[in-house]
Amino acid sequence: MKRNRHPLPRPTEGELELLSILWERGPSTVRDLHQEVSSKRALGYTSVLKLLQIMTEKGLVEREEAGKAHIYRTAAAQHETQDQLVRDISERLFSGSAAQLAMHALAMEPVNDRELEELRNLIEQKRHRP
Amino acid sequence: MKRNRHPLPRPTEGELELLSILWERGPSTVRDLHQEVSSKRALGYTSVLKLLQIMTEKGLVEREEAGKAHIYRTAAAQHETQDQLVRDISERLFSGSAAQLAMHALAMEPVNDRELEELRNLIEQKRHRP
DNA sequence: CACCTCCTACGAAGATTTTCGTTGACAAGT
DNA sequence: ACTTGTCAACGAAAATCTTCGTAGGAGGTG
Repeated sequence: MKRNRHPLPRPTEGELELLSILWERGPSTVRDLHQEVSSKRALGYTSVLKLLQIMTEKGLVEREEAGKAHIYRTAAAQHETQDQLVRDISERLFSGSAAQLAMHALAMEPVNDRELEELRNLIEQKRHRP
Repeated sequence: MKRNRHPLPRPTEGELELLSILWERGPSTVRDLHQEVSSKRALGYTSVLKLLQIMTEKGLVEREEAGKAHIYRTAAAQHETQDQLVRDISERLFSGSAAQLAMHALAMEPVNDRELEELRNLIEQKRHRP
C-alpha cells in the first residue's frame, strides 16, 4: 500500500539528475548512480549517498535495505514527475496555458517524423472531443 | 547597445515571479511589484526591493533611477526567457526531446480551439519542411 | 586476529536563495 | 524647524541546497 498522503515535493536540480538516471537504469545502488553521474561531472561518492538519503526522507525514492549495499528506486513513475513539472512550468511561465508551452517547445527545434505524427494524432483526438 | 557578454542566468523561483509581473505590467516600481505580489502571498516590501537589487546585479532587470522611486524593466523579452527555460526542462526532463515535452503539455489539459488550430498549423509547417 | 575494502550514517562547511529589520536620504506638510 | 511618510541601501538571519570529510560497522583475506 502506497503512502500517498503528501504529494511529493518538487525535486531540486541535483535530485532530478539522480531520478533521471534511476528511470533509465531502474533500481540502483549508490555506486551505480555515482558512476553514472561521474561520467558527466565530478562529484564525490558520499555526495551522491547523502543526496539519496535526503531524497528518501522526502519520499522521492524508496530503498530496499536488503544486502549490504542498499538499492534505491524512484517513488514516482517518470511520467508522473514529468507531468508535475510540466504543469509547474506551465503555471509559472505561461500563465497556465499548456498549449502555449507546447508551441514554444515545438517551435524550438528538430522534431522527427514519428513524433510529428503522434502530435498530429493527439491534436485530432482533442479536436474531435471538444 | 546591449551588454550581452554573458548569457543571463536562469532566474530563481522568486525572481521568475517578479519577471512575470513585469512582463504583464511593463516597467514598474518596487511598490507596484510589491502590491502585485501581496495579492498572492505575504511578502515584505523590502524583500521585493532586495530581490530586485539582486536581479539588477545579475542583469535580469534594468532600472531607471529617474525620480525618487526607481523604475524596473525586464532585460530579456518574455519569449526569450520562456525559450530558455523550456529548453532547459526539455534537456533535464525529456532528454532533450522538445516534442515529448509538447506532448506531455498537450495531453495534460484543456486547450481551446484557437490554440489547437495554431498547433495544427505549426505541425503542418514542420511536416512540409523536413 | 590484524588489515583491507566497501558500505552507510552523521555532521558540517559552503553556496545560494529568501526574507526582513534598520538606517539614512529626501521631500511634503504643519 | 520639526514631524511624518516614502524610498533605496545595506547587512544579516533563516532556509534550502550542495558537497564532502570522517567515523564506524560488516565481511573477507592472509
